Amino acid sequence: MDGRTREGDGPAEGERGGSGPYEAGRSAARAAAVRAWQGMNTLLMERHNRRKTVADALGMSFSRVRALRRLAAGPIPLRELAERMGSDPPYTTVIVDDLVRRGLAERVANPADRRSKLVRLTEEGRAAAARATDIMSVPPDALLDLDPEDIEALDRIVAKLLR
Amino acid sequence: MDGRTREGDGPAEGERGGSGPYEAGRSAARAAAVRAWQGMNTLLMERHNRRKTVADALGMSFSRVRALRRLAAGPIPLRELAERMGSDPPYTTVIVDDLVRRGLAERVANPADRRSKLVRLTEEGRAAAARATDIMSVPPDALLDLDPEDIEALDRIVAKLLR
DNA sequence: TCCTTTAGTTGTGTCAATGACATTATTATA
DNA sequence: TATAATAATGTCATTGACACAACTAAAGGA
Repeated sequence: MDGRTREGDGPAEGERGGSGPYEAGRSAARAAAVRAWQGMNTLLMERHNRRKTVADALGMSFSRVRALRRLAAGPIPLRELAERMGSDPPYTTVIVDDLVRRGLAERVANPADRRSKLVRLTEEGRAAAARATDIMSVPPDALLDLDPEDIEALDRIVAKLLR
Repeated sequence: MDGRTREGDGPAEGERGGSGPYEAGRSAARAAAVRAWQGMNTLLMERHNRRKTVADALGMSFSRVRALRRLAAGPIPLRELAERMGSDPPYTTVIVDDLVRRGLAERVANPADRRSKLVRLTEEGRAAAARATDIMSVPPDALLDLDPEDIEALDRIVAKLLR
């Protein structure tokens, strides 16, 4: 908490309705934040949703693509893959089965625990994951056409948001 | 790949390896654009994907929520709703049926074309759409915690991207 | 050793969504 | 007017996403 919260907690001295310059600034910032957030949603979810594009390009459903990209970082037990993807183990088994059938992944023994198996991408699997990332990483034209300063600013702010 | 690619592939006349200050600036901007785009995707698709939240809150699948929000702008023929949502007419019928069953929408005659029907939200439908928008509009804490200048910048840039 | 826990799999079922196709009402057109 | 096109709907098969129960094999503790 920062100390300023104190002043903002209620209507300050002599304020009608608690909307002094500070409050006004805060709510303006909040409004801008909401607008920006809605805008990003529109942009990413409606205008440039790449799910279908990647899925079509790789000839597999998007859940497989997600798994591929997770696994690109390195082999992990199926259990962990399930957790990271937010799906349950049985469904994760289905996904991994599919990837194995396609020759994109393989199950290897986990020396640390013989109950579990590590899911590891094959060479082709890594290539497919890279292809997926390539497709999804292409920014929309509107973004590429921004002034360099705007692009830098966006890059910087987004990095902050991800921290 | 052979080593000559360097000389042969780039822009021709007067370029030494195609990487003058201008080119360098462009590619730096492009790299930043890709980074920003990837970051926004991570942020919106993985960390703060509100689909499940809204769907749970409204007790309906996300496709219904999308339809609700589309219809909030005003009554449109089912055909148009289908196009805007990228689904086919039969499935759109199913969705509208569902909304009607819930008392959130109704089909009214289209004076312009008696073959078609306008899908219009009821008062409750409008309320539900508003609720959905409210939920989805709440920015993540990281965004609210940004400096006001960053928020303003983000808002401005996103607005540009949407133009 | 017995008992409990955990990782993975199999089996089953539900819901969401698409595509093919037929039907009916209503327009638009030759 | 006969005919073609269109809007909405209904039917059916299929695919994908995903959850839950039950089961097997392997750890690991008492």
